[in-house]
Amino acid sequence: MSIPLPTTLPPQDAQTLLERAKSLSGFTLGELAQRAGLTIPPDLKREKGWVGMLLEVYLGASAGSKPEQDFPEIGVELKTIPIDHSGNPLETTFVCVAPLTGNSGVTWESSHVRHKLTRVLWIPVEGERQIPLATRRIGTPLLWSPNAEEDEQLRQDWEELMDLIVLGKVESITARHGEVLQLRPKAANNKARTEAIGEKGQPIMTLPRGFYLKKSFTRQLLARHFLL
DNA sequence: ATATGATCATGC
DNA sequence: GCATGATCATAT
Repeated sequence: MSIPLPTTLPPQDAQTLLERAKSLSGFTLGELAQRAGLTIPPDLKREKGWVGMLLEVYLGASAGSKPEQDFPEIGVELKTIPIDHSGNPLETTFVCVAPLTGNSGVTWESSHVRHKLTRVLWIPVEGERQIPLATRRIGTPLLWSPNAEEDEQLRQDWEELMDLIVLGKVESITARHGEVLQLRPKAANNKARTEAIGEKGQPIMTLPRGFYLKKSFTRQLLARHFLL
């Protein structure tokens, strides 16, 4: 099997995208980087998004940072997920930045979290730090949509977290809130600030936060696909 | 400052 | 050991 070529155009449909992703499984990050003419960093300490960017190049994701899905034409979001030798996720999964103001009228149905997670192409990649970046292998991709139970779990956590945000309690939220979805910092450093609602309803400046999927949730959705 | 892509690394 | 809070690069 030869190393696939990077794609320029976005796929016409989700199945084509999935097939394209399947053709990458088994190859190493070093092989793909070389074929794409990209230099491979020594590790991910500085370029944390490098793996994700590499796969975007191969799958023809709409380059440039847009506010919505990676493949808006076909309604698919791309997520690489680092896994250990047993296939278990090594990290939580960032979903999107949490809106801390202007939330009147926003519901779960119309939320960015739900929209981003409507359909996700998960691409597992070996992520153990003992494995040199260049020799880490791409795994079997999975095209996933939340089932009724998963949607309900996500909705409950999202509503709990958004209630706290709207009620001016964002600074009392920790990563321990939520069963499957959590709120954590998403910033350059802890000095970064964005507007939010304070305890008494007044505007405050606080650390930007993002929604993340907990490992237990992604572990189960991978299992639901790979061992049933 | 906000958005994209996430992983790092210290405290417990 | 591992989750929480902190952090890194880049583009606009």
